[in-house]
Amino acid sequence: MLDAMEKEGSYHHGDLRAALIAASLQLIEEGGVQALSLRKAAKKAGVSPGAPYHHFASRSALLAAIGVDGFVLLRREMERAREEGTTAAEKMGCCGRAYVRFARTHPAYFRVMFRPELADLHEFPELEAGGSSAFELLVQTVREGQSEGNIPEGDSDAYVLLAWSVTHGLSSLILDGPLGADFDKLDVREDQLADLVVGALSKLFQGAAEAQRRGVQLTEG
Amino acid sequence: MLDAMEKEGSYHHGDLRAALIAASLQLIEEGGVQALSLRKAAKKAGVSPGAPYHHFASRSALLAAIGVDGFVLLRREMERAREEGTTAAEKMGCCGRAYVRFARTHPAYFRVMFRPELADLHEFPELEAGGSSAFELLVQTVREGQSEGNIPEGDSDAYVLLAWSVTHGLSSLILDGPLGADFDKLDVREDQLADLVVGALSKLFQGAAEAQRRGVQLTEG
DNA sequence: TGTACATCAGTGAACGCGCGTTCACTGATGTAC
DNA sequence: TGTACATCAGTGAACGCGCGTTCACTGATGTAC
Repeated sequence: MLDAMEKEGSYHHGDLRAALIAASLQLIEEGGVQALSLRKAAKKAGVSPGAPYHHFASRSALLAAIGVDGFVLLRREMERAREEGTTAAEKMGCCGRAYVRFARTHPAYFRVMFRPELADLHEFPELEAGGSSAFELLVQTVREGQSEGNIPEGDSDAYVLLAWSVTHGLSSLILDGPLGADFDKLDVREDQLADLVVGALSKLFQGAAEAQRRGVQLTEG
Repeated sequence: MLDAMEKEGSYHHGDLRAALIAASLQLIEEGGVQALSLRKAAKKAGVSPGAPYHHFASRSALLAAIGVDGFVLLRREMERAREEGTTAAEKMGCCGRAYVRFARTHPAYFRVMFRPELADLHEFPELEAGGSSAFELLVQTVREGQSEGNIPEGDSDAYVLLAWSVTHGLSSLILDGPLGADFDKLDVREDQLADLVVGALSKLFQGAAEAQRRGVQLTEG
């Protein structure tokens, strides 16, 4: 993308698509999702207002593309983080930590990914596929853990949902929670916070297993 | 508010403030936060575009008011739910269930409450206070549990953050997660899902306590 | 290697629209005497 | 109880703005021969 940027002065941009996405992310980071407009992104990329339409059919299409990129990136970072764990339970912890880190490092991606009103999932199936793909990585890891024996038997979807909930909730509260100032105090200890979550996760699985033994079940059959 | 609505035909509205908030919530439920405009809300309340300015200084002020109302409502519902538990640990579970129920029942409130870019917290301190108030209810409950002995000793803020994370995360994923269709399958079992979370909470606290014993700590001192 | 031509990726002016907000106004309401 | 007046809460026209999107155009690039 740097190459593209260096081609300044030439009539053709080089990689306008990527430049538009980069500009959009920057705009979102500066002023929230509402601050993104095609015109501003075009201007930031040094291009006329009509140019983006050669790469994106509409504003929604641009946002959908950003969401897709985000899910790909998130999944890649979780995959990388997972390598650092040996047991599946540890791998889940690593994924959780990577997830929180992703949210902190890429707040613009994160926000677009979880604002479904920005791009209709039915209109952009790749977006839905991206989200499912991240989900599937976790499901797979939990199943591994169950066959290894270090994650209790039971509805693996439910475990994943719980693990995802706690990491997603923490990420969301840090980014968009109403405790702005209070969270700033915690920022210094972000890693500790993640460790705490990780430490809680294994017990959480046990708790879920017990609840399921008591008869709680999520899905039919 | 019904009284106010019935006063149709009269020059004065009766309770335009409340009517504008109700109209706004409806607009948000129908088309997301971005679908809310002062003009549309005014029209829906049957009033001219300038009228809202006798009740709200700006669009942001309207959104801030909605956020404040939402936090008051949430706190009230958690307080009510808490009565149903006997031990503090149970009360935490009840709060969690009430939280998820709130998100499902009042998605518009919920979204406004957690989109801080809509209204600057520094500009509207009541909004920040509302969020802190909900947080404080949980802190208080956890402390009760610690002196009762049914929640482990340790950093109570950390426990609250974990509990809040898991319930907030679940709520957010249900409302705005990328698994639209997949979650619809779970909807039928919403209460079960909440039970699962509740069942997991105490284990989650234990996990956190263990992590803290191993030296993980969130805040100084 | 040079030329003709199709295709690609830009330009920039223009469109209509809905928005937040302002303002001079007016009808309705409440209060003092 | 009646009247004068201040205040409140509406009206509706108007403002300027930034937006998404379209379109006829043109310069740059790639390809066939």
